[in-house]
Amino acid sequence: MTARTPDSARDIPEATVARLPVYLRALTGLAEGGTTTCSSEELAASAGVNSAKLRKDLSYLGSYGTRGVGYDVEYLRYQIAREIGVTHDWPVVIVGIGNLGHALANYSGFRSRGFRVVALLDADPSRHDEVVAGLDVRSFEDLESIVAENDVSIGVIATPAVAAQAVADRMVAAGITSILNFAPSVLSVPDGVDVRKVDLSIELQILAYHEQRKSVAPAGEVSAT
Amino acid sequence: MTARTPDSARDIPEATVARLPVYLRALTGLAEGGTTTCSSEELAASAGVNSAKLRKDLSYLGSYGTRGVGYDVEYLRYQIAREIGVTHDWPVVIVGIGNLGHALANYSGFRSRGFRVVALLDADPSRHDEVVAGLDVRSFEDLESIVAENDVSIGVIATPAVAAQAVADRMVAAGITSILNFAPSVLSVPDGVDVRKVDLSIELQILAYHEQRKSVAPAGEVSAT
DNA sequence: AGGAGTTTGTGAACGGGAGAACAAAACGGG
DNA sequence: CCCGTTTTGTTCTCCCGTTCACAAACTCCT
Ligand SMILES: NC(=O)c1ccc[n+]([C@@H]2O[C@H](COP(=O)([O-])OP(=O)(O)OC[C@H]3O[C@@H](n4cnc5c(N)ncnc54)[C@H](O)[C@@H]3O)[C@@H](O)[C@H]2O)c1
Ligand SMILES: NC(=O)c1ccc[n+]([C@@H]2O[C@H](COP(=O)([O-])OP(=O)(O)OC[C@H]3O[C@@H](n4cnc5c(N)ncnc54)[C@H](O)[C@@H]3O)[C@@H](O)[C@H]2O)c1
Repeated sequence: MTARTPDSARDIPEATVARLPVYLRALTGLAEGGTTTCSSEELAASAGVNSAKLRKDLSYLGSYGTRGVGYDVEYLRYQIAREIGVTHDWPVVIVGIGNLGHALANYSGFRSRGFRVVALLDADPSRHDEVVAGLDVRSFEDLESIVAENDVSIGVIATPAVAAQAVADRMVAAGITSILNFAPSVLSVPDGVDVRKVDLSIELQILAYHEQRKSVAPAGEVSAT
Repeated sequence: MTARTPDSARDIPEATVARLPVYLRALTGLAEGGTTTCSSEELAASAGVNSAKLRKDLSYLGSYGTRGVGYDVEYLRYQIAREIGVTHDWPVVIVGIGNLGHALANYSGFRSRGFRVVALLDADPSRHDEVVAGLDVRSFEDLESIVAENDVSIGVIATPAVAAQAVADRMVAAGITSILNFAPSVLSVPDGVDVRKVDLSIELQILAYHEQRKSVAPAGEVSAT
């Protein structure tokens, strides 16, 4: 009874948070296909997960389904979007407009999924002439003013690894509290700042590990040495 | 029953496998800095993990440290590389040479971390003239022969989401058994084929979720300071 | 040579997440 | 109005991963 939790303060398990965006995408796909209602089984199939897991995940948000019927696609989609916080766009700055930065800047998926790139920054003056995806590449020195003016809280780092920590420090000082890091380096940031990393090499190395095992131990048994 | 586990087939927990590449990178950094020996504490700090976790992870590989001393950087580096399977390069093909594909093709971190891009493929004939990072962009039709000739087992998908499943099917048919997917779509593949996905939007949405809570949640918690 | 000081490797406790299974709720048909 | 069918929401159990804590093993200094 005292356990009456205010709607906004339920805490959702991290593993569930990581899957909500997948459900959101699956629902968008269903909606575009004309589906207006779906069962947990169908949605789970679209999202590539177990249906029991899906239902449990959704139960953390509340009771948005109807027993015997299923979920209203549009309604559930909105509820998840609201829970994640992507009912309105988040302003984002990208720092490091090299190979990867260009690709990110040109990525249309940003806009359609709750984010809006407000600035592209690079330390190299020779890049400042360029216009990428309709935005000027600006000096890294402008970081603070851009963050302040646009109320930016999310930053993306696409610089070489050696520069990543310095860029992160500067972002944090400017008021950014969430960082997505593409550089292969470990960032240290104060409490209250979230960092997530995307590391291509690590993903490939994990695949390599399993690949190596496939050829060594397909089914049969083995020989040491 | 068949529970006989050969020495060489120790199975390493998935969570540990995912961290080995991080340790490898940290060790490379230490070696470049001239360090020849390090303690679990130092290495853990470089890799951004808890030292107990590091020691437990390494214990799955064997006993490569010396009590009272620590680990020989070069020796441990080699042992981890061997375990992951990156003592020799793995050939890789990239399919979909658009914004992202270009960045990947130009990424030098591939080569230095155990991978070699052997071919760039795209379905769009107008791309076939192009040379990216010293490689011709070739027709997707050449997939089978390239995979066969170079003994490729790892493929990277950087096509639009709608094409991803078809590309994956074709890769699997050609003999590829590990796929790294950048397209935001759920791939279904036969048993024995590994798929890992890298999804930028999901990472940002996870950040957005926590970001939203930061601004809403300070109530009910011991705040102050 | 022996003892003090380090640091590894691991056993054990703990917490969180995955999946199976089921009771409660809604619908429809007669 | 009642009963069978469908599908959700939740409970329970098991497993994996994290962390603590400590004995074993090695070095170095006296
Ligand atoms: N290219 C890829 O496909 C790829 C894949 C995975 C990871 N990465 C990583 O992403 C990062 C960027 O890769 P890239 O290929 O785009 O490199 P790049 O060299 O092409 O681009 C880096 C850009 O960062 C800018 N920069 C350097 N220092 C800066 C600073 N202090 N402040 C602001 N900008 C600065 C440079 O001027 C350059 O434009 C690297 O860390 C790389 O390891 C790249
Ligand atoms: N650009 C980014 O930063 C970014 C970030 C995250 C995810 N992604 C995802 O990566 C994928 C590629 O993004 P992009 O920006 O490079 O798109 P893009 O449109 O620039 O490039 C896609 C390329 O794939 C080729 N292609 C299409 N169908 C093909 C097929 N059946 N076989 C072979 N090639 C085919 C196209 O000719 C094109 O060259 C998309 O799924 C996108 O959602 C991109």
